[in-house]
Amino acid sequence: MTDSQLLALEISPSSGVPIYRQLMDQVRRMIASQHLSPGDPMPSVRHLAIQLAVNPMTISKAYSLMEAEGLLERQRGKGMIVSSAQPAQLSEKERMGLLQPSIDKVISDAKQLDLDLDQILNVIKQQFNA
Amino acid sequence: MTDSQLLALEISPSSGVPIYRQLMDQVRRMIASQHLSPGDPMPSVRHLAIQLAVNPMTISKAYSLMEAEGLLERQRGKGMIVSSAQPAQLSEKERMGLLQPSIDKVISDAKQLDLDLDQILNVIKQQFNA
DNA sequence: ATATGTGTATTATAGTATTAATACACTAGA
DNA sequence: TCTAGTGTATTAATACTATAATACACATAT
Repeated sequence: MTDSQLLALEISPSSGVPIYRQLMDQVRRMIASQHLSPGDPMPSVRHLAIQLAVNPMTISKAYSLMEAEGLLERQRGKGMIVSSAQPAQLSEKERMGLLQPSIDKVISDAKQLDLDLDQILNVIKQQFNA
Repeated sequence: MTDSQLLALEISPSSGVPIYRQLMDQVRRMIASQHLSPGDPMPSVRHLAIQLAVNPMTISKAYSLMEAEGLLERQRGKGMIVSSAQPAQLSEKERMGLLQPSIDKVISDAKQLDLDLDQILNVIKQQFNA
């Protein structure tokens, strides 16, 4: 029972985005921001599968793809850890780039909903530290 | 060649979200904000399929589902129009509710990326009217 | 040695999403 | 009537996603 099982990983079953992709996106961001650091253990396939109520092979698929990307390393018989060969902490600018797709969607949605910029900013401000 | 063909509908093939769902979400928002009003004609299945470079049946599926929801009406031999039986213009509060999922994602992503609230607000401010 | 915990492979099933080619019934205008 | 434009139905094929049940090879600690 390490804290690796308490990783703030969540999935939205109704979003339409495949589960394994939701997981990969989140881990990518947590590594980019060093919420996950080289050497940190990942939750085991079985534990995470139970936590998220999905099939273990779905977790395994996400892990395998992230290993192929160099994000994670496999330690036989033990588990997955964050790869030691990570690039240096991304700059704020680079991390902002990773946030861009979500920002694009908020702006696009807001315009289609004819919402006011200031109201949106206020809502974000309120909810950010809630 | 009516302006209905110039509707600002876009899809992101890489997002993982099914095309027909991306379309439905956008039309829903545009109706909620009266960017589309009762009686407005929708682009024809074939034109929109060409514009978005997808199969006509994918558009037809989205239209059929929206007809079942009461968002659109079918006029035989002519085309689809925005249903005349739309509820009144949604309040700002209600439209804000429709924006919430996108806001949730920005906040969640931003935290995982360890980004600063003020920077995010500035970026949104800059890009909103760009 | 044994038990427990890793990730993975295998096989099968099911549902969903998308494309393709063709045909049909309907409407509107020339 | 003819033509072009609607949405839709049909059939087929392909790919992706997720689940299920089982088994294997490996590591660690008892």
